[in-house]
Amino acid sequence: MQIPSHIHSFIQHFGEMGSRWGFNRTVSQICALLVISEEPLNADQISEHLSISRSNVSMGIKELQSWNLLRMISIPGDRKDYFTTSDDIWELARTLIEERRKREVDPTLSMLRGLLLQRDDTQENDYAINRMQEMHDLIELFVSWFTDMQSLNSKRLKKLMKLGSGVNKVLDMTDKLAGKTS
Amino acid sequence: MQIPSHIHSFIQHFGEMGSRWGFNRTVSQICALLVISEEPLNADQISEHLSISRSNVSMGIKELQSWNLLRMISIPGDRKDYFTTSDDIWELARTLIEERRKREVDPTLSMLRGLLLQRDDTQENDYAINRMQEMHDLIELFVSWFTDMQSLNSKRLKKLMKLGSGVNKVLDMTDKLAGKTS
DNA sequence: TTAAAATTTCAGTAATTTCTGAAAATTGGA
DNA sequence: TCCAATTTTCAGAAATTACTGAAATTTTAA
Repeated sequence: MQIPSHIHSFIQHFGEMGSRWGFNRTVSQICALLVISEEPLNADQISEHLSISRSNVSMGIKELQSWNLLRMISIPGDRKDYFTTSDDIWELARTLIEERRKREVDPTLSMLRGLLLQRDDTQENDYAINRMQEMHDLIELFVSWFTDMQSLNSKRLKKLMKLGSGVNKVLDMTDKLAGKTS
Repeated sequence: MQIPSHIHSFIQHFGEMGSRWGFNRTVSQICALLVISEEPLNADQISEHLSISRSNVSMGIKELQSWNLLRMISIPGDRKDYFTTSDDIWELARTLIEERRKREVDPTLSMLRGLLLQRDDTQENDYAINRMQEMHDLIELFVSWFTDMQSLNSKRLKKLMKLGSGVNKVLDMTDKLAGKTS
């Protein structure tokens, strides 16, 4: 199977960036390959395309499944499992952000909540405790906002993002209408 | 120097999470320590607090500086350098997001742009190329939106995030006012 | 129920990343 | 300028993470 050079570069880049995104090289490459493949691929095909062992593909698929990034497909008359990703890039992005939140943010929020609950009276004006409270509140705000945004459909979200800081003007407007409800 | 248990847990947690945030353990711990220390610390103090070698502290500081996360402070009559982070958690979060964008997103945007520019006529209806174009457009939208948000001050941003998907209603309103300018 | 096909697991190895101590380089006061 | 204090660099060691092949397990068609 011939791999066009642009596809090769694309997969190569994912391999190099993978570690910055919380994946290892082969997991990122498997993901990249499935994203730009029109047809679903089976494990042997992935193994061959990327020149990695069959068992490594197996582990990579398991990892990507734990990120909810794969669709498994059965082809009638073929016992092999075929894999692909969502063909909606926005859906992929949402999933990625949501899973990264679970892994990178939620544990820290819990930790902070726990430490803040344990606090005793002698710590009321403790600088460190105040810092933790600020951090907790900021992260909680981020998380609830992201969750809220997840509820919008792709079209709406796209519109909102295109508006960008133009939203600022809208806030001014609502302020005036409401008569500074702050 | 006695370290209260809540501070110890906090630093410990950062150490464990560090690798998910693109840092190594000690870099994350140095950052955590400086965030919850009221007074700036010098390299020897950091080394002692975290039980890591002086040279490791040096490398960690260099790394954090490359992330624009540190302030260096001179204390008159003391030749040592003292370090601290911004005391504004929002500023820290902005910096972190901006630097992660530079490292995790910008290179991919460039790569995609490059591949798409090279495309020739035979690839017009290439599935992979279309996928790359979609991905490019999505990332570009994200990046320009983030950049736009960075221009808002913390207070405004906080307000906007609290509004959350309530913004949706505002969009409906502006739609009506503008007479569907889509 | 059987057995071939397909997948997963896992122990050992390979590769990568992180950390240290020693040495080199830099800094700043006298 | 000198020199002691401080910081940085870097080669090698330690620790961690990723990968492979062989064996075990699971699946499914007959």
